[in-house]
Amino acid sequence: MPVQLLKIIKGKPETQLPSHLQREELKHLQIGLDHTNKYFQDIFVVAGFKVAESPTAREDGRHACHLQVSEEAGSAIYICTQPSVTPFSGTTSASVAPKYVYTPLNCLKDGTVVNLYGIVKFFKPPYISKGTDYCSVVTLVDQSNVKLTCTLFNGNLDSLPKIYKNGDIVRFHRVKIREYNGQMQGITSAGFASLTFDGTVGAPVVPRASSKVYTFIDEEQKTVEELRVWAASNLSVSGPEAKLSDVKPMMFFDLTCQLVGKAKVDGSSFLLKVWDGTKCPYPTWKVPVETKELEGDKVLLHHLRNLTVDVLVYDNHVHLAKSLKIGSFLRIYSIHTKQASAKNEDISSHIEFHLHGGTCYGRGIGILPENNPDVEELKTFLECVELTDSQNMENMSSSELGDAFDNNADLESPLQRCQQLSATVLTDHQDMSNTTLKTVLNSRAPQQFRIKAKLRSFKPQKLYQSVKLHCSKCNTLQEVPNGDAFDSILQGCEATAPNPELQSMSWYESVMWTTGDENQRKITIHFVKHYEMLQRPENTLLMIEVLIWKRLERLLLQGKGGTLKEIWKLTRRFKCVIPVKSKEDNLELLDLSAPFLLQGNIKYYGCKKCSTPKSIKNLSSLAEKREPSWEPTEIAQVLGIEPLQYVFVMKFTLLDGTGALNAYLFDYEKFFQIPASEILTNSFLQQKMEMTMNTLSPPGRKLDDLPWLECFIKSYNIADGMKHQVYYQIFDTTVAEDVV
DNA sequence: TTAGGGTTAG
Repeated sequence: MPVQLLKIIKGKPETQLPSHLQREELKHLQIGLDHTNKYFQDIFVVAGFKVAESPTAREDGRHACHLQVSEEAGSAIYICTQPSVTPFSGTTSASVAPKYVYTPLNCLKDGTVVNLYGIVKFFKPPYISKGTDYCSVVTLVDQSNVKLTCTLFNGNLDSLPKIYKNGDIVRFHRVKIREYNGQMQGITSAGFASLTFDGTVGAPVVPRASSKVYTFIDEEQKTVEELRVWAASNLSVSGPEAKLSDVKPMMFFDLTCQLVGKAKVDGSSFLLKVWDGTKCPYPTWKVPVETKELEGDKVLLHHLRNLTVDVLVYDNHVHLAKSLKIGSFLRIYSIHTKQASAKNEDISSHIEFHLHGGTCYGRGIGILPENNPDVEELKTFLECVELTDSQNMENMSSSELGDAFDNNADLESPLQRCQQLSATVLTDHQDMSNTTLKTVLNSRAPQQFRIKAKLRSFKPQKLYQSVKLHCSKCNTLQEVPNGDAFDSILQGCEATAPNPELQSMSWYESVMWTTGDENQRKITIHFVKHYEMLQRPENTLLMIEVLIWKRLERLLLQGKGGTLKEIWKLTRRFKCVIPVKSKEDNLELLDLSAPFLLQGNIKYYGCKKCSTPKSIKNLSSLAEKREPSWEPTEIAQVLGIEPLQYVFVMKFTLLDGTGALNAYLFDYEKFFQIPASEILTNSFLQQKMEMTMNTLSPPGRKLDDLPWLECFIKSYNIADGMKHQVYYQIFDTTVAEDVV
C-alpha cells in the first residue's frame, strides 16, 4: 500500500490528487458501495509501520519512501473523526483494516482504477519487453462471463503475478481501466499488487503474493472458492501439457522440466537441455554446440544423455534463457515439435524442439518455485529415476520401463517368483483393481486406489522417530515428550507441598513418609479404594503427588534411582498411577504437558486443546463399579481428558515403473501389528519392527530385487504453511504373515 | 515506453 505525503499549504494541498478521485464524507461510507475512486480527508495516525524505498519515486516524482503497514506486523491505522491536537486522547479513535471493493468484470468503466478478481483464461509468462520492463499479458474472466485482458508491466519480475497455469485465480489491486479498440483493457497503475491462487476446487487457498505485505481475509477465501466452483462447471481450462514420453512429431505443448545444461548457439538462438524423467519415444535432435559453450555438470549430462532433450529457444526468449540457473525447474510454454526428414536415408528422422520467437499463445519460459506442487511431484519422480540402474533406463522409454516391471515375474525362476509374492496384504476391498502410480498421480484428490509398488526408501530411518502422539478429535500430531521437556513443565509445581487436609478421604487412603536417604524427601501416595476397601496391588489405582513425581523423574533420568527407583516400580506393580498435585481443597491433575496416567510402561498424554479437565474426585465414580477396569479411555473420560494416541507416522517412497509417489503411513497397530504405544519401551517389538522394514525395503538392493507391496492408498489435499499439494496415505494394508 | 492474446517457418 503506497503512502504519499500531501503538504497542505494555506488549507490547500500543494500537489493535486489524481482527477478520478472524488471526495467522500466519512459519514457517507457504506458497505457494498464502490469506493475505489473515492477519498476522504481527515487526520490519519499510522502506527507500527516500516519505511521502504519507493521503487517508482523516480518515475512518478512521489516521496522517496513508502510506509508499509500490515496486520501481521501489528500495524494499526487510527482515523480521527474530529481533528484534534492529541488524537489519542478520545475514545473516537479506531483501528481499521483497509477494506477493498472488487468490481465485477462487466461493471468496468473507462478511466477508473479498480480492484478485481478473476480466473486466468490465458496468460503470457513475464517476458522482457522492448521497453524497460518485464511484461505479462493476462486475460481474466469471472462469473459475469465478461473477459478482460490486462497488460502488466514492472521492472521487477517478482512484482508481476505468479501465474503458472490457466485456471489459476488472481486478485488484482489498483488496475487502471482504459478503453482500447472498443474494448475494456486493464493496465498496471501505481501500487499495482496481485495475489494468485491455485484454481483447483478443494485445494487449500494459499496466496502467491507479488508483494511482501498484503491483506487477505476470510471473506476473500470464500470469493476464491466461489470462483473455483464457477470455473469448474463453466470453463474448460485444460492446457496443452505433455510429458516427453507423450510428444508427437507436430504439436505445441507445455513442458514441466528441470534444466540440466545450457549453451550459446548463435546470436539469435540459445540451447536448453532439459529432462522430466520420461523418455521421448522418438530419436531426438542433438544441437551441435562448442564444448566450451556448454554449461552444466558434465557427468550428469552424460549420465542423462538419453533422457534429456535439446530445446532451441529463439529471439526474445534468449535473454531469459541465458539467465536461467542449472538445476532450476521450468515450465516452457508452447514448445513446438517438428519432425525433420533425414537428408541421408540411412539415418532415421529425428524430432526437434523449438521455442520460437514471439509470445503468441503464451509462448515463453516460466521459472517454477521449489514448493510448486508440480515441481514437488517431478522432483520425487526424478529422484527415483536417478536411483534406478541407469544402464537399464537409458535405452528405455517410460512405457517400456513399465513393461519391464510387469514382465519381471516372467523372466524369473520359480523361486524368485515365489519371492515376488507381495510383502504386504490388503485387509479389505479385495474387489478393487490395481491402478498404476502414473494414473494415481494424474488423478484429482480425494480418491482411493489399490496399487502394487516397490518401497524404494522410507523416512524416518531411525524407527523410534516414527512414533508420534495423535489427537483424533482435532487431528493434530505432536512429538512424544522427552524427560527434559517433562522436567521443565513441572518446575512451576516445585513449591506445591502435599496438603495434610487432603490425606485419606472417603474414596482413597493416603500414605505419607520421608525417605531414609540424605535428602529426606516426603512421599505421598493416595490409594484409591473400592467399596471402601483397598484392593490387590494389580487392581489398584494410585495417585502420586508431584513433589515426589518431579524428583523421581529427574533422578531416574540421571540414573540415580536409589529409594525413589523403588517407587517407580510401583507403576509396574500397581494397575495405574496418576500424577497429581495438592490444591486448596482438592487434588488435581498436572498440566497436560505431563502424562495424566501411567500404566505399565506406557505414559498416557491428553490433548491440551481438546481436554477440559474435571475434578479428580470423578475417579471415585469409577472406583464404585463392581469391577473397575481402570481402562485408560475410561479414566480419561471421567477426568475430562481427550487422550492422545500413539501412532507410527512414516513416509514411504513407492514406485512401480510408471511413476513414483510419497505415501504416508499412519498406523496405530494395524500395519506392523505392533501397538505404537508399546514400541518405545519394548526392545523385542523394536527388533520386530526393524526386521519388518528390512524385509519390505532391504538395504543396498537393486530395484529389481525389492519385494512388491500391495497397498491401498487414498489421496487428499493439504495446506502446510505456504505450501499446498496432494498427499497420499496408506490404509487397510498390513504386512504379510510370513514377513512379521 | 513497453503491449494491446490467437503459434515459426530458424
